[in-house]
Amino acid sequence: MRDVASAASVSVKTVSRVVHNYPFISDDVRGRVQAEIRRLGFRPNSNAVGLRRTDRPAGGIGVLAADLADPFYAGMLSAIEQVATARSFTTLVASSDEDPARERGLLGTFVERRLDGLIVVSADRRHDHLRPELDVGTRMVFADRPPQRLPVDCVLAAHAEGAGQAVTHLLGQGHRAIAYVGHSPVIHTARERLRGFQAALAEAGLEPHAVRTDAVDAAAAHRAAAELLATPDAPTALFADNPRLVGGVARAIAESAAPRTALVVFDDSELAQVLGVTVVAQDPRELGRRAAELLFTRLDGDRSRPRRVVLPTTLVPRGSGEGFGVALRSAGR
Amino acid sequence: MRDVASAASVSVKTVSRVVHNYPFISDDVRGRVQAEIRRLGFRPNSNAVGLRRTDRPAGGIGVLAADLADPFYAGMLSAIEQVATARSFTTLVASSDEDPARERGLLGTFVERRLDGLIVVSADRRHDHLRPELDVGTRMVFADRPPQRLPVDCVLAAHAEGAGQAVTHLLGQGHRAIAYVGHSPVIHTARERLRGFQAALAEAGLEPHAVRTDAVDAAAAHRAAAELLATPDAPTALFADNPRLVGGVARAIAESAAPRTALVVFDDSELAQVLGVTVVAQDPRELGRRAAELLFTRLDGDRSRPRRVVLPTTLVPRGSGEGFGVALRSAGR
DNA sequence: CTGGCCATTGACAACGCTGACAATGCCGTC
DNA sequence: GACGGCATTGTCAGCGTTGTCAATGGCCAG
Repeated sequence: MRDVASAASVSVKTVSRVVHNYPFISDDVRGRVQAEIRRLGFRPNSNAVGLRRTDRPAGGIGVLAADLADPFYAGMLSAIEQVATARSFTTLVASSDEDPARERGLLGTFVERRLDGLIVVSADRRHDHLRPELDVGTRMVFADRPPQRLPVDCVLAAHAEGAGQAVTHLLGQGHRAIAYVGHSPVIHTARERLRGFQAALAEAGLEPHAVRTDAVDAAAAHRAAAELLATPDAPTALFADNPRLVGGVARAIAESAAPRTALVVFDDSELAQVLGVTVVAQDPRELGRRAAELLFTRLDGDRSRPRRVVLPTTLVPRGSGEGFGVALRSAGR
Repeated sequence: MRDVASAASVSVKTVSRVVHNYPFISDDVRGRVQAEIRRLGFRPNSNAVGLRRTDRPAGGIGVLAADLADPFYAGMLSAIEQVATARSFTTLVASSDEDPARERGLLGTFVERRLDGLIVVSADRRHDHLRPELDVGTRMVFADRPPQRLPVDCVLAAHAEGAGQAVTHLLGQGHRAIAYVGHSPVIHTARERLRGFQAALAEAGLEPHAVRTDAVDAAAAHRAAAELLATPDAPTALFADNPRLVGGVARAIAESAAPRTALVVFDDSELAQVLGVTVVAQDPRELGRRAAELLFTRLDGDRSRPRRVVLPTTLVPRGSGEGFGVALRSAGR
């Protein structure tokens, strides 16, 4: 900036004013300064700006995603960016890859960069270590997964109720032997889904036909479902607790002796659409939008006590839960 | 930092030394300072650090992705993060959503934040405006899409050759009437794929049976493929130029009068795996890894002239290009 | 005992920018 | 013709941190 100033024969302060569109600058000076800015390729150093300005926000929010490769978070992220862009805020993203240690490190660098606010999809089971940041005034909103013992805003989907919707739907189709295929319930969302699954069955006076929580990926889900379907009293319906399992479970069903076994999956995916799999859908964009708006409410000065927003899920019937089997087997459609 | 210093009765400089593990600090002082740091939740302000230190890198690289929702870039990104993490660099990501104006804005904020280097998947057709940044010493590597008239490193896949592989494969299966379904060739990758497609056919003395470049998404691809297959002299094989079209084209084939029409798609996807679609696969992780390593080579001081790394593609036969049709129709597999 | 070496700590300036305040000079008004 | 008001520009300090240089004092060899 000093270079621009001397090249345009003005003070650095005047250059600063031109950069920030301060109105009372003579056209002559403004023109000279802008010309030099372009000629020299000057870019204000946001480190310096952020250092000097402590009062007003610097215009950047951080998003810590647990897994960027997951289309669910990609959609959430895109909605967040949209809200932020509308406010002229930059969105910076980092991914913890479901690693709590990495998550802590990244949150640290976000805090060090003095971003105006953070949206966190946490892979961690403890959040006590964030209390100091909170006390210092860092604004955060947790999304998709709730904070543990940390008084902070969060936006979640109704996982338990969603799993209940799936069960209710299958019960309505006449199924009584319903099995669960899913994640080990270490993550909050998986725990909630399992809880909702069991609760809905209990309410109908039933027990789960089986609960498999060893389906860490599509291949494991394929194995688990195949084993369930190979037993003499196989379940007539399966509930898969996350969209990464669709392919594996659908294939197991198609390959089994009971290709009409019903299937409902938590969360939508392109694969579920193509295969005609009935799903309980969350709206990742809405999740992101609400989280971002909550964050900006805080940045605008809202100091009320932490809020917890719970978004409803939608059951989308596509055939696999209504007696038509998955499209992998039943051609045409 | 000042608070920590006075609380521990030392100078700020000493606190700075403790933070940076300067070796010659008495255990007593180090202990007191660390205790106060924890008690007060102190975090160094990276704005100030970045401002003061101009010589050595600050430890952050930026990635500008064209579309984070695309699993291809998600994989690339993950590989970049892995390389950066191994070097103790933080990776910050932003998405242009294929909007050149947005891309320019985001590149601007990256430059303003004085990150040590950038990896760019550009949605822009012009890059002249980046020349000043380059002159100022900003390190950049273009990935997946080449820079236009900008002397800068880039890492690309062999798009034209890959499309050629697909054509050669289909020719080997006896197909002579091969149609192209794809993107409008405004993006470099689409242009290259179309070029490679045409070149490989020309080499065999053939013409494309048809070229549809209006398939902007799966639905449009479905329409385009359905129209091609409904004509009296329908093609016997289709080449789809990107993975977003798989579902649409596969469905069009399954619904058509010629469900055995061959299909090869550029880029792998989960859907292609499940449907048994033959693909020409790039390795997104390798792309990201190479780009990141190239960038770090530059950060380590390499000043040689810009390099252009081209990565080969692999043809993965899964049935749809070998006369078995897509699994959507042919059950079991 | 003295000088030199080195571990330990501090004072100070500067990084690039902007807020606060002040100076300049032109204008119209009474 | 003096004065207030306002457009325009400048000076200076300080944001939080670190590089530079220097001060302090303990220890050991000569």
